[in-house]
Amino acid sequence: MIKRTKVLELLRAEAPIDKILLKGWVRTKRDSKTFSFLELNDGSSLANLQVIADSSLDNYAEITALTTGSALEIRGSLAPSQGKGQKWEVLAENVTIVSVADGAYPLQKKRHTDDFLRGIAHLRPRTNKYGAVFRIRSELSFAIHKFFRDKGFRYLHSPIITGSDCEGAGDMFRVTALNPGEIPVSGGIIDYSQDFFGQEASLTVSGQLSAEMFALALGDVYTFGPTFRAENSNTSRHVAEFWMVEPEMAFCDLEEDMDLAEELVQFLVACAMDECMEDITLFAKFVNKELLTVFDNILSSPFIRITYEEAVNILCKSGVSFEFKVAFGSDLQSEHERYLTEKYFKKPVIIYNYPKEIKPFYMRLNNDNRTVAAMDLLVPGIGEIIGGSQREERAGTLKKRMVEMNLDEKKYWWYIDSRKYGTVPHSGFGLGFERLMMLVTGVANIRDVIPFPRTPGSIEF
RNA sequence: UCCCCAGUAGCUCAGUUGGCAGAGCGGGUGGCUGUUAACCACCAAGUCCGCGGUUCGAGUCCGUGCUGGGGAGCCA
Repeated sequence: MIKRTKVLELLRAEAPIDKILLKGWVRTKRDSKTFSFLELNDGSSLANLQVIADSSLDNYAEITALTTGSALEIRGSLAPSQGKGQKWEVLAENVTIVSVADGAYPLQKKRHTDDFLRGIAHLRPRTNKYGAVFRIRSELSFAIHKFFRDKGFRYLHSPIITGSDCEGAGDMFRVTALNPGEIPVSGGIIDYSQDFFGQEASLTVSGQLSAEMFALALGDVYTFGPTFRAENSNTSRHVAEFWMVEPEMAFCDLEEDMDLAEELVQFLVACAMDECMEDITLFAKFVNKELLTVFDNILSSPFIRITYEEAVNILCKSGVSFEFKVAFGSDLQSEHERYLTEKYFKKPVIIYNYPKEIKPFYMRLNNDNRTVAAMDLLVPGIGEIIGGSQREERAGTLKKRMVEMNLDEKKYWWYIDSRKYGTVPHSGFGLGFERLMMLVTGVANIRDVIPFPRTPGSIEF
């Protein structure tokens, strides 16, 4: 019995092969009286493999009736192609029809809109573009683990269900085992003591607080998993369920944090070029013609690093009339970030030392007493891709900040506890994995780089 | 959530001043060719997003709802 060979391997063959077994789906077919050309794809590569089915095959009538999307098993040989356009082709000795796709198969031999494909998200990975997206997504996932593992980081599985009612950002999805028809209410308030956990629970918006606890034990850790935001945001950069990479490092200050963020992004871009160049070429050709220039821009030189105050000064002196006014103390708006990354520097920019008022309680207060050791990495075209900070490791300052921001100390007893027993400077950041995917593929809508996107009003698949 | 735009055949789209519903691709049938998103001929295919209105007459104009997209806010 012959072992199945994948298209990718056959396309890379260096010599003809006598006996092969190939399994895959028909992407397109061109046939005649004497023979039929079948383009077979099995997902292993962007390119198809051309199969020649001769009319002498006993099921030739059925072969010419095959539709796009039909599944086949081909037995035959790999031979140099007589035609132009490909090195190898398969001469079929036997074509077994595994199944015939219905004529209504919606994927055609032409370009479809992303909008239409989103409506058939269960079929879109069968297209060239989405096949490429999800091959790259897989490669980059492994690359993230490789990057951290090679640096001695430990991979942490932070919990998905959390009892912390304020992990930092965004509205949360509630998790309950209560029956919607019979929710216990006492005094007009839902009695969560009768719920599964005996208190309110939610889906996590960040693994950071857990990661901090483990960084203070294992040294350098990272999480890489799904996070959830119940924000009603309808943009091309937001989804309700997305994947985040969150390294957290003990004995690490903001500058080292920025170094790691920059190194990680550069590593992942380089990795995409090394491992997925065939797929990247498709994006550079059809999705974003500037893609390779963008890569070069990321890899060729260090990122720009400026303080928030410097950013504000540049914006004020720009002479551009922004819709939102720029002043120290107000958060930078999309238009401001765009100006800095796309017009002024034309490069990735890290902005750090933000005013304390616009950042969460856990960021370390700087000596000026008015800024915190926060940093955001902004890239042209996408905006914020990473947000991070050095954490407040001083118990006293941390408590003071929590009071300022009206947070209940009691609920964070374990977090504050970590500052009592051998506290050390530590830092970390969060990288939005889908935003990285947008950067690497040039795909403009976040819904098109995640298998089944969850957005307000949409959970069909 | 706010602002703007769009919705016509399975898909991508055209449809003039309000006057017979169209093309290419896909599907079916036949032909032809070492073909490359093959090619040629013929055939089938429509709740013009839903509801209401104006009009002799609405795909077209008005109102409203739904869905999608772009931008904003929030953020990753």
